[in-house]
Amino acid sequence: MTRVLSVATVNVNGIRAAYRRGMGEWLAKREPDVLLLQELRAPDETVHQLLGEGWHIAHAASDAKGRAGVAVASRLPVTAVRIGLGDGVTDEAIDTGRWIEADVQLPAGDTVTTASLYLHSATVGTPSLAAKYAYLERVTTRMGDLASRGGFAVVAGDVNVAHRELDIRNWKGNLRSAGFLPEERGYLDRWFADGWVDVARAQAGEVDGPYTWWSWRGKAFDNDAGWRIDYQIATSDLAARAVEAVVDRASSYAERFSDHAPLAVAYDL
Amino acid sequence: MTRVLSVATVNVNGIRAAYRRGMGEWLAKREPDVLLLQELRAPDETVHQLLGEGWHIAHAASDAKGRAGVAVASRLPVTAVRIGLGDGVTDEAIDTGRWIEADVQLPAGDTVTTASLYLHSATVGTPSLAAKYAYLERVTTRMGDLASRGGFAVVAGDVNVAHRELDIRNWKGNLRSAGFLPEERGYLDRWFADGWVDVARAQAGEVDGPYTWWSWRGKAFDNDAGWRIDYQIATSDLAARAVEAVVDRASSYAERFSDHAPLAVAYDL
DNA sequence: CTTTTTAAG
DNA sequence: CTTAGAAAG
Repeated sequence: MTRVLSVATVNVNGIRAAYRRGMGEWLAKREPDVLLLQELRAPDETVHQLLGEGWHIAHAASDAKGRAGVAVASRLPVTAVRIGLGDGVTDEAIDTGRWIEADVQLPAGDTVTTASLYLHSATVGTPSLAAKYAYLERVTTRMGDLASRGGFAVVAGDVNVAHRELDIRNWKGNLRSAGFLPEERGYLDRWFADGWVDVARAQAGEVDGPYTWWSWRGKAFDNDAGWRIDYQIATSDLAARAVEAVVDRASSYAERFSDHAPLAVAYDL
Repeated sequence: MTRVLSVATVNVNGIRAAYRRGMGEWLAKREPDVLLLQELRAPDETVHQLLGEGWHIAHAASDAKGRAGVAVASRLPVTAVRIGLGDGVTDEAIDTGRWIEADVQLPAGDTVTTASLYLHSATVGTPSLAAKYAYLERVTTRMGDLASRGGFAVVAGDVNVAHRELDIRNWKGNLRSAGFLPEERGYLDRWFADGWVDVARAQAGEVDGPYTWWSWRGKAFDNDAGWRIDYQIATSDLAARAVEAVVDRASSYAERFSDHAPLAVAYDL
């Protein structure tokens, strides 16, 4: 880095499959300083092997093999790693591999606290929705703690909630779908009311999208029938330094390495 | 057919995957009159869809979804179909989809009874070996009945036993492996002592192979480290009419549509 | 090392 | 429609 910190987040939907499909080429082109990953669905050794040399890797796999998993990979030194929300809750298998923090040290000496978050997917009418709300509550608590410390922090990843009508193509058809329920969206309202900033939205302005997830099914991708459910949510201090936010949408269905697209933000630090 | 009846047998190891990998091209080239299939691992509708028009299909799926399954597909009329060994034994899921008979009517009026057999794979030290022996015993009984009727009959398929040292490349290393145990090989001895004929061996003479199965692993195929475990076992009347037996070994690992190769026999009737 | 099924997404 | 694990081969 010069004085621009490039932070990219992406739900890889299985890092093994992602590499088979060309994630390595994307990474070589994007060259982020810090890479926040979700849903790696792989053991620690595999993650290290695939990413290769030159990264400081903090990885939290799920207790359920082949599920979830989050990581922070940094080209810059990492001074601390915290796995889980640190709230003393005894996590079920369904709640592991969903939150990891890494404190990244900038050349000038400042620290940026980065968190990779993979919030539950859920289905209305199943217990998964209650688990999602419970985790949203716990994340909200942790974000309150992080915000109160002041300074530079960014929580990035797959929240599995589209915040506003702008953030989902078919919002009318999904008013009763998990991922766009009023109660879910309310959590994001709280975060942003608390001073956290939705960096991609701030950069893009009041426009539709840019979406970050499209179902593999049918023509969802080709029709851009997507959802913006992946975020970089920064403290106001850090968000003030954002100079660009880009969704690396693949040029075709076949070029995708995941059902999610990466969101890369440049921070002028 | 003219007066030559072409009978081909092949363990397809999943007929859906086999078609993806080019089974249709093999079939169009081989053009058998009667096709005996094993390990179709698919529901009846799928089997009919994949084989297409022009076949009389007798299919016995396994009670265990996605396992085993045998079929006879005939271009000639089929006058009777019998599923299972007909011995009144209440088959377990592990013993279904392993034996089907179809009586094929020749243009001149003669009947050839064809049976497609998929014998259990087994592992020494597990209950699967006992199940294999039990089924070998029951098959032996049914073959005795078929032989006593006289006339033309052929039992073809994957016996999962190599008969003699000629029939397995690394026979020394497999003397204690399921598939080459003395007790298993003894059943084949009994069949051939009873008048049944190993047609491919009779045609090939006392040579190594030709093998019909190679593990997907390592370089087993490229090194021809195979096993001859697929047979056409004919009554002496029918075996006397055999004029050619060919194993359609693929030209490369990538060209295979199954881990087994087809065995095609031409009978002059 | 491959096949299908399963649960999850 | 895809991912990874499971059980079987």
